[in-house]
Amino acid sequence: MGKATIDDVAKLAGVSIKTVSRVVNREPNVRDSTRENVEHAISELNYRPNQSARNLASHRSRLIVLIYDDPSLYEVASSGYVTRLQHGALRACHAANYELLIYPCNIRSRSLVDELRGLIEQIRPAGIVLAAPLSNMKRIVKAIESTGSPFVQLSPGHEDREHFSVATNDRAVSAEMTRYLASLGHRRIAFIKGNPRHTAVGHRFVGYKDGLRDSGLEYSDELVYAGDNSIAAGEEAADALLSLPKPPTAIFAANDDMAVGVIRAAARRGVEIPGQLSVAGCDDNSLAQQIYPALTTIRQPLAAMAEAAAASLIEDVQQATHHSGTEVVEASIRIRESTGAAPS
Amino acid sequence: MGKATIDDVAKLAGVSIKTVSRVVNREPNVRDSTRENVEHAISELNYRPNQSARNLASHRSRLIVLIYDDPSLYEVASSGYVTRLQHGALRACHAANYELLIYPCNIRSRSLVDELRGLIEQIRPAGIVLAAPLSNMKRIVKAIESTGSPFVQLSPGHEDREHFSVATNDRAVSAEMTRYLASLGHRRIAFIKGNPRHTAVGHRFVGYKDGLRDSGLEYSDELVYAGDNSIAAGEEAADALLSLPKPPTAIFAANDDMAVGVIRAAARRGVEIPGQLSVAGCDDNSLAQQIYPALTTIRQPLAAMAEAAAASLIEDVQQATHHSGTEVVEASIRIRESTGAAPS
DNA sequence: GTGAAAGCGCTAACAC
DNA sequence: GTGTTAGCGCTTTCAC
Repeated sequence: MGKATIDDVAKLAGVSIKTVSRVVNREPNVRDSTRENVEHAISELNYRPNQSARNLASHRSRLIVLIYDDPSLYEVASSGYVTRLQHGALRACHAANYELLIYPCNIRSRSLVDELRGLIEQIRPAGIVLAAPLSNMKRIVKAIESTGSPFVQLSPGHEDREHFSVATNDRAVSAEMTRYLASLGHRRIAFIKGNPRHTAVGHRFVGYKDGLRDSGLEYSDELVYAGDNSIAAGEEAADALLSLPKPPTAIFAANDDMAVGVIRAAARRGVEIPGQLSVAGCDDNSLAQQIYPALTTIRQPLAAMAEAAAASLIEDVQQATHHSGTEVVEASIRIRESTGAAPS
Repeated sequence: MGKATIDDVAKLAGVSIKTVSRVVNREPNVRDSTRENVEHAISELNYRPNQSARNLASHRSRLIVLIYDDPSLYEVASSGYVTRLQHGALRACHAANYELLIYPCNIRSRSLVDELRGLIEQIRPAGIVLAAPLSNMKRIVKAIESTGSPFVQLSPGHEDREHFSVATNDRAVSAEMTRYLASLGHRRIAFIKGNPRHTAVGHRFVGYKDGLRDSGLEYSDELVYAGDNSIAAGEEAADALLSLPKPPTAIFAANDDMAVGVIRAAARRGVEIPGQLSVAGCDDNSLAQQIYPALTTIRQPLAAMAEAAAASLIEDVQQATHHSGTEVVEASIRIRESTGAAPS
């Protein structure tokens, strides 16, 4: 029926409602026999605590809100970014019997701050997971902070000792990718930079330079092209780079969409991949695996990051603790078909 | 501060809390001057009604739950199906100041029925949107029905006069696609059937036959291949069909992933698209637009369907009405690069 | 049109 | 260990 209340359970078990509450919330100070008694009554009546009543009485809900910039406002197709965030957050939520509310929003909306504040004040979530690039917008972070709701910033792209954030080792793994390309014999490795709004993406460029240095290769501005993270930008960059007097033999793009653009441009020009050109991306989005040739890329641990974020939030609520600083979830390289030995 | 309560507003406006409640809930029987008065106090105090309190008192929440089979359990990459459902549902929710809770689940889980019942009884959502293929699983529908929460079935694949569902005109539009291929001069049009679990997908096969008939073409079992909706299945089917003594000049797949498989197999065999072979899909998923050549396909109005579903649910709550029967949202054909005139 | 009172089903604070 | 008593901030019912 789902209509049984805590009173019904208390009556059936012959205890007070407070004891039932203790059992339901796994609080200590209940004799084992009493606990069993109550648990029996609960399953007998098929009792489910009413979340609204709990929320009202405890001043918080069992809801985690995942806030992210709505990609469908820019992208024709889904890149899987959001899905993976959701998946990770859901894993943490369901493990703790919490639920996930999603809130895609328009980063460019003037009223976004008020909108988010309104949302949070009405819902009073147990915690908020704020995905990049929202997580590095000061006014957004400030607004959320002002509500008093616990929150985590995902890949904020900068150190923030005051708050809690979950990030990945972008720079280190980009260096690793660069070294991997160098180890294949490539000596002219180009880089396509991404949209500067995603601060974290900036680390990749730094990592690229680290990797060159580590491999004893010289950095050259000529081999760096700035894109805006789109497939079209990748095509444009590839056209420019491949038209160079001494074109690169490998192109490392700061995200997968641009790498896909490179592959497209190469196909159009009849440049063989990986025979004549190696291509590497970053993100491991859905396209990376589906395109031909499959893209060598850096696997962003998005799900793991979102899971860590949500889990920390829930832990803080339950243990009355407070996470702070930055938790790093490590990314890894996925070597697929788009990279190979440099042409001799 | 978000700490203002209805009492504070009432005090400031010099009215009773009931009047404030009336204004907030847009109930009638409030004098205009009083209403303005209250509204002023509300914005003065930046008052936001506490959802938990509302839910508790009114026995329902402002939450819509979107329940779907979790594709990440099968797919490596996201197809965009889920994103589009979410997008549509969110549009309806936010328009009415409702929020969306997502609940991907495992269709094969033995305990799914209990899991869903538990979820619903705890959350007491205003309504539930049940996506295919869950929407055509009797035990799931029965379980949800038993909770008493209003729900909508998305593309249940069968008539159900008793409940409310939102569907698309799969059969008619598949016939249209077939006629379109015939109009390009194709006379041997193959069809790749999909996974029978998605009942709605079965309609596409019927539509294909309709289309053949409409175009004066003869149906042949030889030109029909059964797949399981995966890219690999499409490749397999294409290999079989293109090895026929008299191969088809057009292949219509019951979903995009299989159509993509066909394109891949064709590329491998050096068969030109659309020069030597036309390929059409169904769904318009993200791959369809990104693959080269871009796929001619049927655009499933997933977002519009989910939006219609959520909007109806909310309308029912607010107007105390009850939708039933089937609402049809029309699909349409997207002609892109993968189809062209039949080879002469 | 407006208001007073009585809960909704829980948790929190404290008493026992 | 366990129970009692107050609320949490709203909506509902019904009186005026």
